[in-house]
Amino acid sequence: MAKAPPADKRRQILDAAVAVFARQGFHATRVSDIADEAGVAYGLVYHYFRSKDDVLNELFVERWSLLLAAIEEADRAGGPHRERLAAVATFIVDSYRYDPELMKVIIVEVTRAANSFGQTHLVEIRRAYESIAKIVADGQESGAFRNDVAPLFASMTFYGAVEQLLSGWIFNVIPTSDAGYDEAKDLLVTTICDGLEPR
Amino acid sequence: MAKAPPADKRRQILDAAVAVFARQGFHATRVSDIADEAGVAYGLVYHYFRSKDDVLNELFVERWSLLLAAIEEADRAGGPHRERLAAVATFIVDSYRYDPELMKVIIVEVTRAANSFGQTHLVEIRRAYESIAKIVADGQESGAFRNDVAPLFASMTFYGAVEQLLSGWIFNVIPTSDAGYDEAKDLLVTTICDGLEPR
Amino acid sequence: MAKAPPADKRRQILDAAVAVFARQGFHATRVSDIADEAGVAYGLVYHYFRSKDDVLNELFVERWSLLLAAIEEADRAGGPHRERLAAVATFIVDSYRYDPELMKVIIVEVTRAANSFGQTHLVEIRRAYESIAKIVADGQESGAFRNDVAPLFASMTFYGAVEQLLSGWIFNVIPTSDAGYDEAKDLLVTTICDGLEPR
Amino acid sequence: MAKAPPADKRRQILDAAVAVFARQGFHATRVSDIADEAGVAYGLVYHYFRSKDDVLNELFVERWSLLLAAIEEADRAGGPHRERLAAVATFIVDSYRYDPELMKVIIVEVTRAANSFGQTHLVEIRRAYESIAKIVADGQESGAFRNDVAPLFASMTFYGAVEQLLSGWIFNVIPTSDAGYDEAKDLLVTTICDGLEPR
DNA sequence: CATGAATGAGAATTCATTCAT
DNA sequence: CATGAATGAATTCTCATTCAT
Repeated sequence: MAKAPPADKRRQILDAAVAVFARQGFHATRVSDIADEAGVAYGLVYHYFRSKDDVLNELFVERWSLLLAAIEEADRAGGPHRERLAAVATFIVDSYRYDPELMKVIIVEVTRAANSFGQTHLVEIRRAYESIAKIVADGQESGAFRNDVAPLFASMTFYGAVEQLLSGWIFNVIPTSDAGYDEAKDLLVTTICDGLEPR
Repeated sequence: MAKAPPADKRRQILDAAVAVFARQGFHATRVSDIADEAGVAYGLVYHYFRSKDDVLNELFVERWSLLLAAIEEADRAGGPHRERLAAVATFIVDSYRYDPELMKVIIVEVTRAANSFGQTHLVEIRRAYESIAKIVADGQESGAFRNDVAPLFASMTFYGAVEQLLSGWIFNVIPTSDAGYDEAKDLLVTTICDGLEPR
Repeated sequence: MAKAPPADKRRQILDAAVAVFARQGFHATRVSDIADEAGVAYGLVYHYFRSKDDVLNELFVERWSLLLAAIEEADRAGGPHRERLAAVATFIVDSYRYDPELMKVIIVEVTRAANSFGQTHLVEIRRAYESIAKIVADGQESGAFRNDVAPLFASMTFYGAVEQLLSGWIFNVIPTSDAGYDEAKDLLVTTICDGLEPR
Repeated sequence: MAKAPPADKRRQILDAAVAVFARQGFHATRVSDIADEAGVAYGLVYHYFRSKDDVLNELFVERWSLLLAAIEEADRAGGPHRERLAAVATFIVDSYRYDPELMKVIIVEVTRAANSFGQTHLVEIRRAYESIAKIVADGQESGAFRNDVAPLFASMTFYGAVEQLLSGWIFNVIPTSDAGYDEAKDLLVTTICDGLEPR
């Protein structure tokens, strides 16, 4: 007979951390807030994690590795280069759609927090830029994209636009709706690619 | 008759704040760090500013109002809509070129720090997005830009790309050079507009 | 038939405690350090001992009772009083020679730690002073020792000198060698009994 | 006109620290205990000292440098070598007589706390041993002391005896009285220089 | 016996801000 | 204007101890 599912307090703590980080921001949340949200004792957070920082790092690494895999997969899968970029945009937008709190935390507290965790994870973040740049470079080689824009430059433009989009949603600068997510993604790709493609 | 210019300790403090915020980040700098950098006693910071936050706010507001004016001026000045966006990009890129520390602080600590000062200044930040959106909307009306992209959406894409570019420079993800600044700005406009313009 | 000797985890824990207490000091060692050193789960420490303090107490009492017995035996055995003191010195020096870590712990963490365990075991420690004092008193009665020094006072002088000697070895203030141990003990007795000035 | 005497909160804090360290022991006293005893705000302790450790270090260094000076002065002053040792003993005993709390703290928390501050100040402590050893060595050269005891060894014996004496007073193992202090010092010198056995 | 997850009290330290001089 | 001593709230992290399995 199957054992009762283990409480998996570690996961509980991570999930709770997402909720409170999203609500209050990393700096404003005390470790006790995480513990309270998770319904566990204070010290248990330190049983599973070295520090408060470590909790956020774990959250970031977990998610970012999926993004890196998705980008690399999009490239490896082949197909029209515009579709490859679309796949990347889709992955990111869907990540937000299905877990907006987590993506909010990752973008606000890591990716765009260049003086704190952004610095710590610069290598991994840069790797995303470079993987996207590779898609662009491939597209240029095959003639799908114009040649006069440096791949890394185009990658930054693309990624910056996507992230700005999520930021807009996160902070209610632009409205969201389920239909909107897909439309937004399409528009984004259209905007960027119709510029990238040769005339 | 004008008095001899006072040492203007207030300005000294603001400038010192830019330097240390850029170096250490806002959270990691103590009021005494600012005072040390400025060469004044740290009580003096409180003579001129209500709080540490207030110093950053002042820095942001000072600069951001220039940006808002520049965007609005770019629009008011008329001319091809593509050139209006180029003027905006030029202003931002030049702001960075001539005072990279200040722009670093503004972007890292305010514009992209959505859980702290970004929240506080959301209204002003949003106003920039909207002013850029207005340029796009005007362009659409005049037929210079395609109609199927919401102006605010296009604005976010454009601004996101510009900011990502600066971030790349700030954190050495992409190399910088004086020639590079102008070229980058051109490429950015090309990338975005050749996608925005009707075929 | 005798059972195979049990692993005797209790002893393992005590021995491990000696090693880590000697290395890091009592305050700086966590219960988990003891358990790690002993190769057991740290809950087991609490199976055998009431608390971390209790482990040190056990170590001290075990060893100190031997010392008390040795002092009392040295007196009971009779013989020249100078030899009785020599026997005490020999026992203490040999205790260090054969288990320096244990003696280090006892001296550093109990005997000379007057604000913590020294307080707790003051009665037993004082008993050692008094037993040595009794040897002196006997010696005075028999004319072997001068009468103008209070026995307890002389005892403190003697014990203080011995302990200082061990401390010197423990902290490498004075060099050690096997020959040195015996010589040191002899010199100590000579110094105390004959004095520094030539006869 | 002279200003009102400055409150000298720094001194107040040091004095308060002596009192609470002596009463409760270093480990058991919280920084707030020191502040309360001194009648100042919590944070002021950190205004004047880097840490709680730093407070004790200051106390030790202040006092120990006086001891070192006294030993060296005793030697430099010349006179019978026995008197030189007596001068050292007098200085130490009087230090205790006039400020028993401070000496308690220094002995209990530094000099005999070999796993914590004793380690930190080993160099200075050793220097005292060596300065006393120098007196002994001089005495041997001049024929005042026997030659078969290594100077450092004799120094350790002497110092150990003195410290044990203070410890006895501190922890009420041996009774104290003003007359007792001088007598004790004399007996100590007698014991070490003449020996326990009658001449 | 043995394990190590879970608990939570406790303490040091930081630093923005106030205010007397 | 200018100084920096004084304040004290706020929070992280440690670790002895308990206890369910």
